[in-house]
Amino acid sequence: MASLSTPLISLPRHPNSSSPSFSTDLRLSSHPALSLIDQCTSIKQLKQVHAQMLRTGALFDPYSASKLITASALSSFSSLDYARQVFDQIPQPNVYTWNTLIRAYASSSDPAESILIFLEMLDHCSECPDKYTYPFAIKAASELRALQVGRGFHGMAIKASLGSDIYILNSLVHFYGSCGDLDLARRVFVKTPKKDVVSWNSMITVFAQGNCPQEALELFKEMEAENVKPNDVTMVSVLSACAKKVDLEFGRWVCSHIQRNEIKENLTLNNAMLDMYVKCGSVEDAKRLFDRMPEKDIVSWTTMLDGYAQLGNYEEAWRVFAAMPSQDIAAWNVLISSYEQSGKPKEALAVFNELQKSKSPKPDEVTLVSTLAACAQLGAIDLGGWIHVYIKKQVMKLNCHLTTSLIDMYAKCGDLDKALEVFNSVERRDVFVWSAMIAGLAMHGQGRDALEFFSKMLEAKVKPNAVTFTNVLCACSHTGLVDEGRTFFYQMEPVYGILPGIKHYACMVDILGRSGNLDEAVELIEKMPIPPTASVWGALLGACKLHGNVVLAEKACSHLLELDPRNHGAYVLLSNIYAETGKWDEVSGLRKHMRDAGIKKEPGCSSIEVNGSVHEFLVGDNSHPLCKEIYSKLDEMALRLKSNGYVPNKSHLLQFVEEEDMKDHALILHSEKLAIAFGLISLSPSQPIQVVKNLRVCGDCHSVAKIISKLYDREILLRDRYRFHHFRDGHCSCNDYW
DNA sequence: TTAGGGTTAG
Repeated sequence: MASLSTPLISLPRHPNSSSPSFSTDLRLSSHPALSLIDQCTSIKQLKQVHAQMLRTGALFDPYSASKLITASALSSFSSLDYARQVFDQIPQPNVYTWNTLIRAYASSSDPAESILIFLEMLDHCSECPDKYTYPFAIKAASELRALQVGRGFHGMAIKASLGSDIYILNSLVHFYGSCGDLDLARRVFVKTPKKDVVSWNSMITVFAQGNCPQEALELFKEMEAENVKPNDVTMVSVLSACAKKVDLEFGRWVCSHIQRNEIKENLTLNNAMLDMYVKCGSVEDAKRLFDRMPEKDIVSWTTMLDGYAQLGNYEEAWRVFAAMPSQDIAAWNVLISSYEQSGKPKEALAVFNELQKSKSPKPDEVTLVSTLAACAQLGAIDLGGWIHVYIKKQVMKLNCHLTTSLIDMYAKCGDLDKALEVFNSVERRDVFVWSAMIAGLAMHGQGRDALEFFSKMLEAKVKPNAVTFTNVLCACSHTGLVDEGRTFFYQMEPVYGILPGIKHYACMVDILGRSGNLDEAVELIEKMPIPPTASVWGALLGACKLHGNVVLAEKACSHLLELDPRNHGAYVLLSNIYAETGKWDEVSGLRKHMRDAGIKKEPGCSSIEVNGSVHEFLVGDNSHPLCKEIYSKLDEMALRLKSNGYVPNKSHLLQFVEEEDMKDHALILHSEKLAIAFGLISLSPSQPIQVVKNLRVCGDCHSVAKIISKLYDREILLRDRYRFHHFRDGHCSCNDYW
């Protein structure tokens, strides 16, 4: 670094360019320094010019000082810390100088600093913020989604008679939109006197990104009607709206419109077109475009990869992955998240392992969110916990996404205390964090606590959304809180402004049906303003099974099968109701129908994680390497159960069994029992046995697990399709209400 | 010498 005592600056020539020689004596005047600033290609060169300017007193000249600030803050080799140091050496910065610093921080990773500098400017600058200052400051507020701060700037701009400056107004449209206040954004837009193309683009973008793609497209048509010529930026947002609306037809029209109107295609626009095709499900269109694109970047490749992965064409997806010039973390994330979201959590974890082995790139928060979701699906708490430690070791900030995923993972893996610990450890809790915690408590049968958290959430002024209410109603359903459930359900729209959706109706039918209020449940279904779906009839059918109501069950089942003719769960439930009530002709009739139609019961499958690896068991499974030991443990269990006076519940035995010859052993061979037996032989007595089952736990297995927990003095945690059962000392946390 | 709007993974 140049020191102030260096008498003459002499820099080496840049090897590959004709960069200027710095062997000029800068003491002669400030002008050569200024022209040299423009030619600097590194921070080192800039520092030398800076040193010289300090010596010549050039920083007293506001124009020269500004040039230096611009180069330090905004050039390709800029460093904000350095820019700030330079700034502090300028005796009297003018508005331009302040603006430059505010601008640089506004688009940096630390936009809050931009706002602090704005406030400093008010105190220390003799001039007021001008028409250039506000767009930068408003941009910083947008980045921070700081609604109140931005509103403050808006008010100040009006007071400074800058209220109709088009640059400021356009920034404000963008700002209100990014804070989620589409209404205010629109109001500013409407009041903008002479809208230019940027005004329209800003408003279209706000709609496209604010989940109002239809409004975005309508505004685009309005823009055309007003004879404002759209440009490439307009088309990017319009394409993004088409993608969100999944409107391939309009998307294709937009692409041809781009060509007809000779809007210059650039990389960003091509990528937006690619994205639209992929989101609208036409990977063929995407491929055709991709092949003719003159320039491709990592976004183009990742979008193609995503296109194949979303369609489940993993062969092609992996081919794209291998062909990409480099695999950045986004590419890995596409694979992990598409596996996770299409119900292939094991494949998701395998990709995560590959990523770990490859050493680079490093997982980012998106990777961890998807991987945690895969762990949650599998109940793989060892890996999930490892990721938690990894986050701490990397000193990654727990943002709300990660917090939500951790809470969800711990809750779904059975460790509610850990989930609560994560919840309590964070300062910021958005609606997703609260909702995940409420869901966690609900699935563990702690309905009253869940409702208490809901109250605390309201106290914390966090607005509940539709998901929150699904979880709250779920809590009521699992704990049998019928009156509370009814109250929340009927408060949703009038008090919280959330229209009950299909999931809320299904939950409510479940609450009412499960508690025996079958008539009220039917009445609710009949009064639904939206057509009931299979899940609503399924909830009613489940309630009928619980209360042995054959007539209503048949009605619910026929509605269900009308909507979803291949719903094996419906057949199994009805068949079991018939079996319990001794209607054997109906049972065999149903089974024949299933056989003829080729509908198979989803096989029960239980998994258990031991020492970080997941073991899976099907009914009567004998494929496990420790099969012999598992079966001798099962025999021992059966003996001990028998000597304790346990009699298997015959009605479960008579229920739906896929293979006839398995009937005799079916009960003792249920997958959850195999998994428990394996847990007993492979885990130490202090470790809880944690089993995840893909279907609802069978009644006999539920009773057996209770007794085993007492006989063997073991804690058993069983997660079924709907909730958790904690077995301890002969009792279950669900209090047999499930 | 300064300004506003755009594409990828949850």
